[in-house]
Amino acid sequence: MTDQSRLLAIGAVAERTGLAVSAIRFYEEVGLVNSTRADSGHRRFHRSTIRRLSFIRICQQLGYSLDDIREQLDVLPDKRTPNESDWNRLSSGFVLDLDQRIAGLQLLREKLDGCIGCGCLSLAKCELYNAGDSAATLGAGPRYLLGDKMVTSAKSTE
Amino acid sequence: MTDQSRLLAIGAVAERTGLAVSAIRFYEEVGLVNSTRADSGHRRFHRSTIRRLSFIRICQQLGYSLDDIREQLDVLPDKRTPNESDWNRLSSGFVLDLDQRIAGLQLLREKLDGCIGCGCLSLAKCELYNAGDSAATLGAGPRYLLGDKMVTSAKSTE
DNA sequence: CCTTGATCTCAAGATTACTTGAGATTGTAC
DNA sequence: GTACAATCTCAAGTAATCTTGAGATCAAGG
Repeated sequence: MTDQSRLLAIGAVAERTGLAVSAIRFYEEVGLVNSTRADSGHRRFHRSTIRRLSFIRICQQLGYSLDDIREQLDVLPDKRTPNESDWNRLSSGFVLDLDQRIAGLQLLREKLDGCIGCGCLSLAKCELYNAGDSAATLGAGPRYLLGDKMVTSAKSTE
Repeated sequence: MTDQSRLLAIGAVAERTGLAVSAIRFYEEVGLVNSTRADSGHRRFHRSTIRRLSFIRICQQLGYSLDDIREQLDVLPDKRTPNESDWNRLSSGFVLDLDQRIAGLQLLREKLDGCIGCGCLSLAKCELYNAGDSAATLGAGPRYLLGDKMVTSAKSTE
């Protein structure tokens, strides 16, 4: 067994990740992280959970839903502690996605610049509108953002 | 008065913007657009509403909340139809904001690349985490995204 | 031992952004 | 003039992401 004394209480995890205790409980409930229990019934988290939660926070700031993130995290091994190459596999997909986003924003910026230059008044018909047109509505609730889904590193371009 | 026959019914606006009729009603309710009424009680929208709604859609895809967007749109004149330079003022702030986002993503990308290279295992303490750390929680509900607020073109850097 | 803080569970509330449904009215094409 | 589509209002529902509250238990210091 792993050294028990190195396991963390939920408050410690909250402090190290900057998340609220309630948020961490919620993330466990929806299966984004897991914990063991002490005899008292208190949750005990493995230290690698901090890394996992940090990843979640970054992804969220990029606009991914928790479902998207869970999908990504599912490539990490369940039984053993994720190692360097596990995390690197995740990160590569991440970089691909970032590149797409950057390219998308740059395109939008150019279009917008063009629009300012030409002063066109029919935004609805101009290129700018069409540039942002692809990622339309995806059901109810808060809308998704730039780009619909995260790029999975394993998936080829088809 | 402006030519009445050029006013649009809500269905026509929906068709031209790709928004649902219910969404347009909702946007009116929360003060993002406004309409006059025909004798029948049916809404009539000015054609410039299409442009306004297009702007809203683009902003949403960039992750702005409707509150953010309303704030931005408030710089447009209420009484007269927004003209070229009105829209250009809006667009300039937009471009500034896009530039910030692009820079932020590029920074994140570099950090991430560095992380892959160094294979560091303490994500919570590494630069990557701190890079995405600024835009933390802002109350309840769905989280905000890259960058907290839209850049207003009028506002100077202070 | 006693107090104080951390933790537990479970239910309910909050926020954003809409959609859906019911029941009524209007507009239009044949 | 009679369908049938479009529109109206108003209330309620949905989805994602958490937070808050109540009431109980656990842990650690004095």
